[in-house]
Amino acid sequence: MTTYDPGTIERHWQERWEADGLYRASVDWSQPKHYAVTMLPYPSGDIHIGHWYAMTPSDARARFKRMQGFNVLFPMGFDAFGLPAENAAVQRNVHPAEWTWANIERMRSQIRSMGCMFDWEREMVSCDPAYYRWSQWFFARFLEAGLAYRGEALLNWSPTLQTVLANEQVIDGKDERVGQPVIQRLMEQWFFAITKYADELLSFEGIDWPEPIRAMQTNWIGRSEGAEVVFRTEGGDAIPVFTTRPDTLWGATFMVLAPEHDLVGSVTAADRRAVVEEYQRQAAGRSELDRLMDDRAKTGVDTGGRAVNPVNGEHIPIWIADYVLTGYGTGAIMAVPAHDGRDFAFARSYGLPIVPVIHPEGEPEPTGDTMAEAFVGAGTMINSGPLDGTPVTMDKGRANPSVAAAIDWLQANGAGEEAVNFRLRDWVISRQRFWGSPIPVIHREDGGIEIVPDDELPVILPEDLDFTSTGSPLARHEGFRSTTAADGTPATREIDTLDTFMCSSWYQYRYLGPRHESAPFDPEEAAYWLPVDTYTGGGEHATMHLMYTRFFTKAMRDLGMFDATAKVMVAHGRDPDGHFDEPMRQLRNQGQILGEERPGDIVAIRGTKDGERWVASAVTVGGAEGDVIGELVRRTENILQVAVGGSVVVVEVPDEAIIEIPAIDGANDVTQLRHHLEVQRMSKSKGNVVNPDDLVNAYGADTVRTHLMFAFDWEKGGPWDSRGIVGAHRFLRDVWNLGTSPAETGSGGGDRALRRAQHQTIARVSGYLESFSWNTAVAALMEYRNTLQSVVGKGVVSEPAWIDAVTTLLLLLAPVAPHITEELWQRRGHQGSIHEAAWPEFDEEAAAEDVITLVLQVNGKVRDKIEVPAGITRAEAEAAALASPKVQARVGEGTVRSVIVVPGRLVNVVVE
RNA sequence: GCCGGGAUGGCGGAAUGGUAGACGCGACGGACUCAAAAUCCGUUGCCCGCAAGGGCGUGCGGGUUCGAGUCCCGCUCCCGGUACCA
Repeated sequence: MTTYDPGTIERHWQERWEADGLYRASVDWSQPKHYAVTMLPYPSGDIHIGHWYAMTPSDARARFKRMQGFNVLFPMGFDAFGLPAENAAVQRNVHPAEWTWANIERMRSQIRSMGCMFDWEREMVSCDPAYYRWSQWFFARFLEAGLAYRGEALLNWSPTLQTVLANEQVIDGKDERVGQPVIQRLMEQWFFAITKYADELLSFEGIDWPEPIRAMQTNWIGRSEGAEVVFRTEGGDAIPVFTTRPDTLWGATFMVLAPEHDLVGSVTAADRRAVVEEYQRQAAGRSELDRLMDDRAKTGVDTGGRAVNPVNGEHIPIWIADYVLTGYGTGAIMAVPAHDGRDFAFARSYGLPIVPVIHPEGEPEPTGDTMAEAFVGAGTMINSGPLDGTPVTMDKGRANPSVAAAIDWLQANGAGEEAVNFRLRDWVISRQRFWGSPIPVIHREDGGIEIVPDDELPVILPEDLDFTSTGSPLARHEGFRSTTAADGTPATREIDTLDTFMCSSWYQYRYLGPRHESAPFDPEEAAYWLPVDTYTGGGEHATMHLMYTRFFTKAMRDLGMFDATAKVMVAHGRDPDGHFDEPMRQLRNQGQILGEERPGDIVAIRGTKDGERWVASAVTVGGAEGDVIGELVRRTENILQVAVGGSVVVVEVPDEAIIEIPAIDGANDVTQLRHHLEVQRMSKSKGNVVNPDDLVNAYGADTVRTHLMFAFDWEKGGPWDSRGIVGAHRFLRDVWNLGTSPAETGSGGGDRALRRAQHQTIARVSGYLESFSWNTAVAALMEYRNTLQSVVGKGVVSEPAWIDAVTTLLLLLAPVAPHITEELWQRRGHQGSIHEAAWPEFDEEAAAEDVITLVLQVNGKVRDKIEVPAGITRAEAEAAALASPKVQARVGEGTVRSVIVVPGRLVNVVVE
């Protein structure tokens, strides 16, 4: 008998599969298809354990589907534009393309070591001109269709660096490079009109997506129903406002405009101008950090202007305040302090009037002076003229009778209209970056904009960029920037590039014809493969990638980009209806693998004893001298629990205590202390990264795959445990030994039981793989391993039964551990690859038990368990239960009131 | 605050309203070994008991049910998302 040597067999089979083209997928209308996609990685340089965790179970599912008889397409690619490549370019003066392609090369071979069935001939790389040509083409089509447009957006602008920064490049209101302040500035940008699809994106009909993702997208879109009401300034300018509570209009005692609102200048009284402009300046300079620090204390200034409330003609003051956002609704609100918490706080701070218009149920009528807080509950309308007496409920929109009545009144009196507002903003797709797809437009001298003609696509990124100075290298590159318009006049190219999320919004289509020349994808391929049947990846993409790709698909559908595909479908007798509304039918998200749990810091504490607890004056990590020395086992706020010997000492750490953590520079605080079992994300700086290559070298890819599928609840993830992996390795070694041991040639007396276990395992594993329940699938296979080990060498099973049982083990394990099963498959004399073999068929009769354990309960508590024939009747089961001495002992003097029989499971005797 | 998810042995985790803790890790005891590793056998939710056996037990408090980890009501805590959203 040979020993299991994963290194050799894995290398051998990966090369062999590659040479045989085992995983090439091609259209075959005679077979059912399964299109599985797992999110493409960013080529950061190294594959980490998270990639394995996401990709290898997805691979197992694709393999399972293939063995079930589906023609499976499972492609892979790279999301290759992005900031890290720019940073590398700036730091090392290498071209981002060079850096990126080198990383891709490296990561490809690492991904290959996983042994996945990726069809590499369909690989797409988003920074390849052959790919981004089509990203540009999509932009052009969207622009023509009015789905792309130019508008203004607030961006993080660094006056020092003269550049726009991404949110992650801004730390504490300052840029990460030189630490100078960053301000919010309105700038011209390219947008995609995703809000046109807001309503359609709220519907998840016909797709199987996880509830958390649906909820996040729904929240993100943020649909709210109400009315748009037009207030007028005393000068006659219209100030439309959106409100979800038009029923409280009679209680509007002032208005608030966003500081950036267009009308601020014209409504401001002469004597208020200086104060107002000062406030506007301050608001523009406020960073994210300031806003958070302020903890929603409301500030604002009176413009001195007044507006007319359209429902009662009252003249009310107009203020500006930064709690009103320019980007939401109309950038102006009517303030109803009696029934809105923010307006209430603002009114109280600045002494503005408060007029209640809802009389709370079962309470005395409130007055503006007596209210302690805004009232937002149910009641009856008051002080509201024609609407007085209308009931107010907690319902939203027209479902609330008071809101419905108010909308009707507004429409009848021409003061406003029913309206729906969304939180979702249009998608800003331009980036002030150079490592992204160029946007295919040119700016004419006369200010006009031209789309680059299709036959000139792609607009290629230049090779000879200078990354060393500040600002955009594309802007400085004359050869790129200067061009001519269609009429020959001088023009400049757009120097912004496309958001990388745009490139990843349509990549699942490029796999369907990666070298197709006349369209972004091949309709012949798309007709067969679309839509994606299963999509797997991280849930962190809920509101970005996963929403953008839905939008993209819907837009493509509406622009007729699937028309040719639909024709091919019809020609093959497939109804295209509903196939282009959503990109992915089924979505599943894996969780995240976190760093391994580690011991807490060893701390030395100086301090004084105050009763049972200590009060620290100094805490030193790794210190050797102090009043209390031990391992930090828990920290809650500033209370430490320190294990000293066998007991736990409680230590309070006041603010003035000195904390010293040698590993962390600068002044330390109590929250930086690391306590026992604390789990953190993996990162190089924390030193808790698990390197999959090391694991593959030590145990083999099959073991890593099996362990990752076994040791976690896949959708939840959790901390890595370096000890547990040996369980998966022992399991595969046992499989190896079973697969290479001589066949049993026993009596056959154990055949029936073995065959039963075999078919029960087939049913379980099939169900678990279908439902992404990897851990229970592997557990079922381990149980089956235990069963096989319990009969091997005992001489109780016949040769055919044994061979059949081992064959089934290999087939069921093949999706999880593809190499070892392939090797054993060949060694055992099978023809062809195990990965092309048919999934074992389940035989219900073979799986049936003939003896079952009947659980006997008395008043719902288990009192006995007896073995009975599986075919036992209800009456027999009842009789057997009542005959049990243990049941009889419990029944005792009592009266049996009823007996509940659950066939095949239990009998519950109910005693008085 | 709002939305979503969760809480089960020392740990990861199993359980269509019907035997709670499958499977694995770890730990403990034993075998093999000069020894260690590896391997094999056994034990392993907690409490009482020499044992037979008994009691308790799925974050907390109620409820529905013959029967609740699972369903309902009310909480607590943890994780994720989001947040002056009018």
